[in-house]
Amino acid sequence: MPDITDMTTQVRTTDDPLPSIGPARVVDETVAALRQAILSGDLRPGQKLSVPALALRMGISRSPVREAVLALTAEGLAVESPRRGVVVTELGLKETQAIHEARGPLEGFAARLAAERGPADLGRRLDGILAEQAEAVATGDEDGYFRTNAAFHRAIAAACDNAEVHRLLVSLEGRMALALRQVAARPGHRESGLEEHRKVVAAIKARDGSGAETAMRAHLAATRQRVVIAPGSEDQMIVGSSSAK
Amino acid sequence: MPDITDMTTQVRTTDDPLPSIGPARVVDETVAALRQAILSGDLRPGQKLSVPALALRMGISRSPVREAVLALTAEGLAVESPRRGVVVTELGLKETQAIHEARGPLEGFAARLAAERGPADLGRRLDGILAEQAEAVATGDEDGYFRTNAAFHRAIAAACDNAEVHRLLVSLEGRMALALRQVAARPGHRESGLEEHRKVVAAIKARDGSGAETAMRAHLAATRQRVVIAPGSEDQMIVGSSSAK
DNA sequence: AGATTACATTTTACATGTAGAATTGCAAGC
DNA sequence: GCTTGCAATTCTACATGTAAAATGTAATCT
Repeated sequence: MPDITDMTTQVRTTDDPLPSIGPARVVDETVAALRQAILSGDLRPGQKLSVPALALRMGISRSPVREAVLALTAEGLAVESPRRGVVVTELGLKETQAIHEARGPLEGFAARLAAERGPADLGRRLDGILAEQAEAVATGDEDGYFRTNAAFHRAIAAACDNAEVHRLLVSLEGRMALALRQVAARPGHRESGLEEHRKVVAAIKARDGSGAETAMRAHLAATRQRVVIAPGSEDQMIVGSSSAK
Repeated sequence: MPDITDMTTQVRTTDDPLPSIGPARVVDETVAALRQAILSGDLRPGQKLSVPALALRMGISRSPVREAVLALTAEGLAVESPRRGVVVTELGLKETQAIHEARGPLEGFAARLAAERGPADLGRRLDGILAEQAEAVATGDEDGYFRTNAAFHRAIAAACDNAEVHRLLVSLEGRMALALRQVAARPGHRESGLEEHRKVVAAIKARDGSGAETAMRAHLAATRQRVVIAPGSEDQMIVGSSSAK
């Protein structure tokens, strides 16, 4: 648990609102815990998020749980039906495809911007991430691949120097991660993914905006293709009831 | 350990979850009221959203207000600082630019998809919207222009047959509207906007995906340009304190 | 048996209570 | 005059109460 550090009563010459130290809020920890539970599959798609039940299990009151559940809903990791409650988001094949399709132009654009106006050390940082990823791929560390993959895309999103693009990509992260769980097992996908990541980095290092955009879109399109034929995911797929309007 | 599991054992001739009638929830009405207040300028950027104060003023308890304020925060219309409270989002010039820049690839893509696989009656509907917009432009109806502009972009976002792109654009709507308030007064902007809208519709009707994307991106780029030299907006601009990192 | 209805339980949605942090107002000091 | 210190106040964050709605379950009727 985080220790409530000293409230530095320093005088602060700048009128900066505040350094704003540690969260220490129960809500934040609850959001983190629930997000983790959803992304790890601990809470399965379609499962109900009962506020009283969760509060009881976590030993806290209903208020922060309610707020956390709503936050997850805003993140797209859960869906609310008024008077019905909230359930973990179920992503069908169509939705998973849509997510990857949406990522294309957005993240392609981010890659372009990162290449054109990203910080000088971006290439080096991406290299570091990919080195870690290569390690994960070599040892078959599925979880490590996930983490480095997220770090890779996050680094580019953060480096594009456009807060709005960054915002949008962050708001996609959760659903992307949820969608990715369905292709994780595909043999060779990690190797291919790493290879595609390398092409993106090469273009970024060369400050080639168009090339970076193209490489990123190719990577996402390929990922989407790998989703289509993902094997053994029938049981993970939702039943798709009442989908088509 | 909650055994909350499958609830699909229901037979229900119609597998529709529920017609789900009227909202009637105080939260929803509060969200709508606050959103309206923010977008209409009733609540100004930077203004604090005090939960007790709002609850008192609206004659309801703090719970729904708290939830509503958090919902607005998730929408990007307000920002929260832990233990500090929530204030209405302030959009500086840089952020406004970033929003328009981000819209480019996303909405351009949506226009492409709408042209390629949108419903048959889309062209007709867009014509209807633009007819209304032409009326608004002719009569100098600022508010009417706003409404039809939103309707135009919303129609394309909805027609692209990609729920995720739609989601992202919806999540941008509020901030877009906030940003647009800063260029509204620019002379000629409505006429130009309408003209650009027409080009997008022409491409969509011709089922020309590339053309639609190009036209939409051109429209958004032009809008962004109009923001840059927007006159008389200095007093609307934020003070920009502690912005640059 | 199968469908239906009545009852028990759970849960949502809103209301209210409260400790402690943050902000504000104001007066004393440099 | 402008800061500085402190009290008073306000607000956030979490906890808890509760009516009405939704859900689950058992009893009842056809």
